[in-house]
Amino acid sequence: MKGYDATKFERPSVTVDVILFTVRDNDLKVLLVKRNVDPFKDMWAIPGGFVKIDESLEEAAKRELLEETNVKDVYLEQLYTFGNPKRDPRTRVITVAYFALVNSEKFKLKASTDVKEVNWFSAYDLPDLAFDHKSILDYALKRLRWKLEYTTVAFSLLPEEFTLTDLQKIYEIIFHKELDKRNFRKKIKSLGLVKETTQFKEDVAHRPPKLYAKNKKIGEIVEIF
Amino acid sequence: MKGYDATKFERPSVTVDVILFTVRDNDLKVLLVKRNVDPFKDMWAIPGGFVKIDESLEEAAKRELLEETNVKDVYLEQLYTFGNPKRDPRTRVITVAYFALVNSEKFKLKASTDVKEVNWFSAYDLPDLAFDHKSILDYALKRLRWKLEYTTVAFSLLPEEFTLTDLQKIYEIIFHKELDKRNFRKKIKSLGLVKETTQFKEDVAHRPPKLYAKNKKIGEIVEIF
DNA sequence: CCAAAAGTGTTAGTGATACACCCATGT
DNA sequence: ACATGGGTGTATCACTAACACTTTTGG
Repeated sequence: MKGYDATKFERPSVTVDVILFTVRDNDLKVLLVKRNVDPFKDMWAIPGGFVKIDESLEEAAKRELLEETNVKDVYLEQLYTFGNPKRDPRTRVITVAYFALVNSEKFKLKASTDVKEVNWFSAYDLPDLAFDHKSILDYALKRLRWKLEYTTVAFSLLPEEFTLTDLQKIYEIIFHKELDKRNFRKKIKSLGLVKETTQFKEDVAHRPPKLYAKNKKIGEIVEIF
Repeated sequence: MKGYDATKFERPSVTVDVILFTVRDNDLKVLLVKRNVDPFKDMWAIPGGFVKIDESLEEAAKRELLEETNVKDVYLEQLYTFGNPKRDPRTRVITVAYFALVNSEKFKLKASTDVKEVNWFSAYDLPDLAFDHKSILDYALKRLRWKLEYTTVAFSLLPEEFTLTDLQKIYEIIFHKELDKRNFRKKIKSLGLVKETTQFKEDVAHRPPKLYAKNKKIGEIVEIF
């Protein structure tokens, strides 16, 4: 800016990385890809790629996500921009990290699009990661917890219809602690975030739980816990 | 990443912009600079500049701030990265915005370092701004309010010794609403964020208020209101 | 003695937490 | 009939919000 010609500076590369979380099998999962090029060949990494010169950062994030997972309509928000000059050993790469939430029923991973592997890993039991991706993931996990406390993003991890226990499990898995069932239901109902359906979940070996649907209020920021 | 050569992509320019807030004269102020080059020549803008190839983003932000204001030791945090391809009419520029808080007694603006003017503006009465700087500033103001609610950053707007009324004014000015004096003091004291000194503020045309100092606890995140 | 801000407690209401038993279904 | 999770209410405690008068100084 001011006095300089924007074209004459030595420019860093800019990538987006997307930390995609889901809750499945009673566990918090993160999507990782296996690198098939150096540096860090054969290590697991957060999916991402270069920002094209004419696309916005969010477009780039959505595009990468679609390429890796074939999902649209995820909850997506910018997480943080990591710019340590040494974070990529080859050249200066600044990465804008996004974090995303999906209900994993919504889609199936592409059966390995490129040569590389794609897989879900437990956020609580991760392999070694390429670059500074471990610290990016740690940061994403903090942000996820924070968001769950102060907003209604948890609902983006659920299908259209769900039981209150499903919802409670989301919180328990991500906060890594148990919550009181009665207080939880009282809170959720008093906030008016859900509406009853007339449906019940079937084929369960116990009293069938009522199914609920998301209410419009979701999306507004509401303090939850 | 993966399969591509990082050096062969067309690269955007990357800048940092720093939104520096202070509270003075019973008002919330933002530091702006007047541009002396196109585009947007002679318009006011958020101070910032290009990231050098071997410095981190935070280093770049600190450097820019020092160049503009000759202040060190400000509260500084990354705000958001703006990357709309059209935000700079010349070329693709991605900007990593930081927001910063200072106690304005701590320093004096350099008497116009470069050719350009530097000045404080009321956050509630801004001139037209260059680029997308108006929306960056709006976003910064939201973040500032959020931070004041959930953390103790307000203290970084105060000198070493201050009265509880000084502190309350910070909140009132930034939230743009009045707070109850007794409840406010009760809250601050119960959180143990301040310690009494034996000093009183002098030369005031009323009962002299006691001066307080910051306690170590500040810096931990504490929910305030 | 007047103006101006400092300083100080109590009450009522609201929301958070802790806690235990009966119910409906599948096997 | 047993196992499994579903579903419900009450009492206590802590925090929030509303509110008015006396004190100390300078002018």
